[in-house]
Amino acid sequence: MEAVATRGRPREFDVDKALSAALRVFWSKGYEGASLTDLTEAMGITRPSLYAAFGNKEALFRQALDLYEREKLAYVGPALAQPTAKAVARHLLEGALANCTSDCEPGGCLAVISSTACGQEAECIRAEVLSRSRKIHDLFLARVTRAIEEGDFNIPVEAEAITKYLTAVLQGLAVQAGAGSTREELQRVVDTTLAVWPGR
Amino acid sequence: MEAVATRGRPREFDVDKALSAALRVFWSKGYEGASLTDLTEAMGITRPSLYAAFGNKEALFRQALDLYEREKLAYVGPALAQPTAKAVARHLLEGALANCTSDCEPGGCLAVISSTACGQEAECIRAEVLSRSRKIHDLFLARVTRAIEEGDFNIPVEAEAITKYLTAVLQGLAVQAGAGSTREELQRVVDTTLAVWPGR
DNA sequence: CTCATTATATACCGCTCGATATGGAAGCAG
DNA sequence: CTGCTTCCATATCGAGCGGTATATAATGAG
Repeated sequence: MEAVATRGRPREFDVDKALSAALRVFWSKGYEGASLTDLTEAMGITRPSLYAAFGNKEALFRQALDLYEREKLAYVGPALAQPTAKAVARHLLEGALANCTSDCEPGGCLAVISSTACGQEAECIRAEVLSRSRKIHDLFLARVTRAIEEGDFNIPVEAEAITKYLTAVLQGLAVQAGAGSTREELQRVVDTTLAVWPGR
Repeated sequence: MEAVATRGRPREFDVDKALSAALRVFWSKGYEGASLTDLTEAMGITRPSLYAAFGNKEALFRQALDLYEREKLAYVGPALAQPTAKAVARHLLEGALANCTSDCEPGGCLAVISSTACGQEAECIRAEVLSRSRKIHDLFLARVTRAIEEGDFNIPVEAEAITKYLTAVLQGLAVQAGAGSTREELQRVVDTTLAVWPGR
C-alpha cells in the first residue's frame, strides 16, 4: 500500500506498539480526557513524531478505533455465528465481560466511553463512534431476525426490541466495569441475563 | 439558615433558575465538557457572579447534582415502595425512561455521563458521583433482598445479581438515550425487560 | 447627604490544550 | 566524501481553559 522509504533516517519506534499504547490511553481516559502529553508519554515518542506518523489527534483516535474493532471486538463475529439466539447472547455477554474486565487493559468499553457526551471538540468523534456502533447493531439485528424465524424465542418478541435490550445490558456492563465493578460481580449479571433469557 | 444581607446591592438574577440552567448544561455536556463560558451564557450571569453565588465550577456541579437528585431522581423513592419486585422494576424503568427522554431536557442520565472516564481534573467528581450512585444502589439492593424473602421471584436469584442486572439495563437505557434513541425504541426495551422479568 | 457593603462588568492572570517551526542527528544514493 | 531525505528534540505558537483583580453601579444604615 504505502511505499517504503529507501532514503532518510529510519523510524526509531514501532508504529504498531505506539498505536496500541495510544489505544490504551484513549480507552481509559476517553478522547478529550487523553491529552497529547498523556499520549506521547505512553507511546514513548515526541509530538512531532506522533504527527508525522499518525496525522493528528483525531486521526490517531480513528486508527486506535480501528485497532480496537479489529482486536478487542473480534469476539462479535463468532458470537453471531452461534446456532441459537441464547448462544449468541451468551457469547456476546461473555466476550464483552472479558473485554471490559481484562487485568492488563483499562476497564469499560471504548465505544461506550467515547459516545457519552463531552465537549463540542469531540462531536465528530462521537458521530464516528455512533456510526460504527450502528453497523454492529445492524449485524446483531439481522441475526435476531433470523433467530425469530427459526423459533428461538418462547415469548413473542420484536427483533428491534430484543436487540436493543441485550445491547442495553452490554452497555450497562461496560458502565459498571468502568465504574470499578469486579469481574465476579459482572459475571453474575451475565448469568442473570442468561437465566431470564426467553428461549433457546 | 443563611442570614439575609440587609445591606449592599441586591442580586439581579434568580439563583435557583441559574442553577437549573447550569444543571442542563452539565447534563448535556458532562462536567469537563461544560466550560465556564457555556455555563455563564446559559445561566445569564457573568463569571464573578457565578463565583460569588456558587463558589467555583466544582461546587456548582455538586449543587447541580443535588438538584438533579432532588427533582429528576424523585421517582426512585416511590418506585422502591411498590409492593412487588416487578412493580419496583417497572417504576424504575419507566421513571428512568421519562427522565432520559424528556422533550425539554437533555438526553441520557447525568450520573452515567459523569461517571464515564475523562480527564484527571474530573476524578474527584467521578468519585462523588459514584459514591452517590452507590447509595441508591444500596437502597435498591435492600428492596430486592426483601422481595426475595417475600417470594417475588420464580427462579433462584441472588439479590446482588438481580440488582446489578436491572441497574445495567437502566444504565444501558441512559447510554442509548444519550446516543439519540427515541422514546418509542427505549419503551420497547423497557417492555422487553418486564416481559422477561422472573417473577411478580 | 455620606459611607459601608454587595453585585455587576471588563479585562486580565497563569496554565494547559492541540499543533508546528526550527535546527540538528541519522540514514541511503551517488 | 557530498547531497538529499527523513526523523528526533526543543521551544514555541495561538486559543481556550478555570479563576480573579479592579473598577463601577446599586442598595441600606446612619
